Amino acid sequence: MILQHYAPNLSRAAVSCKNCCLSEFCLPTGLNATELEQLINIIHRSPSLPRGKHLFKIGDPIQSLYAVRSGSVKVYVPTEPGEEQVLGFILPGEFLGFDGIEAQHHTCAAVPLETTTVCELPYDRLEELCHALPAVDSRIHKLIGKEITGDHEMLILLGKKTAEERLATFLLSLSVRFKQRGFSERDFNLSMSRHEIGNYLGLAVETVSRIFARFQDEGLISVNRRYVEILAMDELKKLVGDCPMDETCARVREAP
Amino acid sequence: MILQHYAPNLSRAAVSCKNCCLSEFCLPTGLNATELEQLINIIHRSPSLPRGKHLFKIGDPIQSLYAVRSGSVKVYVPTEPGEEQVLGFILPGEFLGFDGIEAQHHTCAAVPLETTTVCELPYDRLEELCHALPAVDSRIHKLIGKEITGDHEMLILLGKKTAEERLATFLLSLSVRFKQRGFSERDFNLSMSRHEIGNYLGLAVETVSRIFARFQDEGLISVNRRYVEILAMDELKKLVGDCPMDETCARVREAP
DNA sequence: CGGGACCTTGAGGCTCGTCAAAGCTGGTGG
DNA sequence: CCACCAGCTTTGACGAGCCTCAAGGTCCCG
Repeated sequence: MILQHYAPNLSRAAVSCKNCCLSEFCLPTGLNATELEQLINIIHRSPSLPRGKHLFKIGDPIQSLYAVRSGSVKVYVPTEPGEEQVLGFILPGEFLGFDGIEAQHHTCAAVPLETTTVCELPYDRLEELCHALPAVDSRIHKLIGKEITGDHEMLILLGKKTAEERLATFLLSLSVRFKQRGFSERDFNLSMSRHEIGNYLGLAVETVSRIFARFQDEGLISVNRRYVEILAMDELKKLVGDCPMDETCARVREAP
Repeated sequence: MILQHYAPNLSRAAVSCKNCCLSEFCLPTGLNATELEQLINIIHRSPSLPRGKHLFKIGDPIQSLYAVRSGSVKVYVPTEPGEEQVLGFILPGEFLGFDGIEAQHHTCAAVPLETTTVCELPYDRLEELCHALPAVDSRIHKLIGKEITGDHEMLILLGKKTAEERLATFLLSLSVRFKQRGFSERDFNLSMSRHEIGNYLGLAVETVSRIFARFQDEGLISVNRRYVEILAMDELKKLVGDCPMDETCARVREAP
């Protein structure tokens, strides 16, 4: 077994397969023991990657789908020289690398924000497996769908929401995702800078900083540098309105 | 053969398979005649749909992937009651319905902006075909990748660009897409209202209107209601900068 | 202890949204 | 054929929200 870690100093506890998105991916949807083993066999566990060491850059040939095991990864597109647009932050138990499905090359870049470990699923072997095991195939489709839905929610955020709503949405999204993965939903450390948050949310750094301060004044949260504590979850949710980032939008079904 | 049309009064000329995205999808990537026929057999050509008659609404069960044959379709998410966020406009030869891949239900809605015909590819039969024919599978993956890349470009637009840049990007995107499909790249009719354009680009109607006027004053375009003529393509392109909407971003490959 | 990266805070200005009103267009009905 | 209305579009005036610029503070690292 290759479960032992190369990294003695993980910045977060490694996620066991139980808490990890991969568990849904591996275990549940009707795989028997041998099939499960087939899947596990193609997964390559990376040694720990230091902050700043890219998983891939724009233009790199497609190799693998990645699942973050511990740490966190920033996904972004370089725009003007020295500039970038942050597309997302990937937390433990989440996937990245779908941008490559189309072409031979990545259309964005991914870099750890802190010491990070990932699981690699080589695309060629994954594809074979998708053909052999419908359950794997459908899991991949689910993940892709989530990717698209997530992008759509982000478009709503950037198209319609005010700065306050954006930041509240961002904080609640982190809270929900941490909770799902067994971390605290009420307090956590941000692995990204104010600058990166602003970039992601379409705001200037100063605006992010000011709104953090405002939220703190209003007793919604307590912030100390990168440590955030949510004091009034309900108030924060009120700010967001409907369409929070990480739940599917309300399923309003009209009669035809 | 079911090639005959039910719609005598198409608002645009129907796109023949040659100019249609479907051609790439059907013909090229190593399908022989019988395989090709298999694919064509699952495609259901719709009668013409009038403006406003939804293809699907949010919450509807997933049925099919759609390709627009003639006309145009607006894809959007209802947000607050009476409000919406437009996610995109689908032109002849383009696909929609990928939002459903994840769940059993659509996460957005699609409605024709004018009289429209589409080709339907039922997901269940398409899936079978994907398993049988790798070429079909890979084509689908390409389309999904395009969907994701397109969303990313939209995030950049909403996160970084000014109103002028957004509208210029929008016009050039239409121009490129019309050209690819054999229509004029220099003049065309918009099938969407100013309101819908503004919604899509994260701008107020009035702003859209003003910038159309400004572009006209500057001699970049000529606008008459929904008829747009591009007079200075190069100037317009200068406004956009890099990362135009419908070409993959420049593939900057850094040495490691 | 000093330098650099990051964060905060303040002042001012610009872009764009809001509100209001009027023009245009197409459709309907007298 | 014209009058009228609804919906879309345009234009203007105003103000708010957020960005830019600038300066000072804090933390971390060597």
